Amino acid sequence: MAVSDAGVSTPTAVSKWNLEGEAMCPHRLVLEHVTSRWGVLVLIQLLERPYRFSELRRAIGRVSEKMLTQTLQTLERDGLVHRDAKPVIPPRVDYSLTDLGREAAEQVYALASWTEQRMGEVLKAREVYDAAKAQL
Amino acid sequence: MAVSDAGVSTPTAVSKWNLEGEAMCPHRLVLEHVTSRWGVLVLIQLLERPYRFSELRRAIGRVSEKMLTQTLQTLERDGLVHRDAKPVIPPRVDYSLTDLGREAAEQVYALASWTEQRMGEVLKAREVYDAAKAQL
DNA sequence: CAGCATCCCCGCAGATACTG
DNA sequence: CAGTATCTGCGGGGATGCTG
Repeated sequence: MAVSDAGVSTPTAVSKWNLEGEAMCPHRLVLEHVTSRWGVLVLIQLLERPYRFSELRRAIGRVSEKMLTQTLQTLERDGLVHRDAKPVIPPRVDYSLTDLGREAAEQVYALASWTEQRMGEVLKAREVYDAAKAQL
Repeated sequence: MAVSDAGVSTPTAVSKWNLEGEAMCPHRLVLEHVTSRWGVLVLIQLLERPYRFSELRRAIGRVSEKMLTQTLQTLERDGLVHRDAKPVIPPRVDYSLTDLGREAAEQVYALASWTEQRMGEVLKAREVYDAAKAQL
C-alpha cells in the first residue's frame, strides 16, 4: 500500500510543512486547531449532533469553559463549526459542524478510532520497550 | 455521508474519550503523540523513506534536537517507529516506520493533505468571520 | 554523529470573579 | 445560560554545554 492511498499523489504533495525560518505555514495551524486537545473532542462530539454550549461542556467532561469557548471560537473562525445564537432569555447557543467541519471531524474520528483499535498493540510495544530498557 | 464511512459503526464507538475525573484515558495519549507538533512531521517524513537522525532534523527544519529525540522516543515506545542503531563510529541511527506506524502516518498524512486542500476555504471563512467582528 | 543533562523562560491552561 | 476579564502557576520547549 502506497501513500497514494491516503488521498493525494505523493508525500511531497504536502508541500513545505517545514517552512525554514519565518512563521509556521498556515496549514500547520489549521491542523493544530483540529488536532488540539479539545478540538478533537469537540469535533467528534458534534459529529453525533448539534450541541448547546453547556451541554457540550458536560458531554466532553473535564473542560474549563474558557478552553471550550476558545476552542469553539477558533473552529468557528476556521469555518469548521457553526454558531447559532438565538436571541432569547436565557441565552441559547447551538453549535454544529459545517460541511467543511464534518470533513475534518470524520478524518479526526477515523484517527481516534484507529488509536482505540490499535491500543492493544501499542501497549504491547510499550511493554517490550520498557522491558528492554529495564534490563540494561 | 455518515459516520460509518469513517471506519467504525457509530460515534459512540469511540468510547469514553472523556473519562470523568482521574487520568486521561490511554487512547487520548496515543492520539496526542501522533498529532503532536513534531509527531505529525516525523510520521509524514518517514512515510517517504527511512531517515537518519540529523537527516531527519534537516528535513523537518526548525526542530531542536531535544524535541526530535523526545518525539522519536515516544513514537518508538508506542511501537510506531523503529530505531536501528548501527554499532559503528561515527554512530549511525536509522529511523523508519513500523507497520503500525505506517497506518498512523497514512491517517495523519490524509488529514494533513486535507488541511492543505481546504486551506482556501478556511481562509475565506476567516475573512468573513473577521469582517463580521470588525463592524460591530 | 547521536544523543543526554541542565537551566530558564514565557505562554497556555486552570481558577476565580463578573456581565448581558 | 453563555460568555468575558484578569491573575497566576507550571511545564513544554528552546538554548547551551557535555559525552561515547
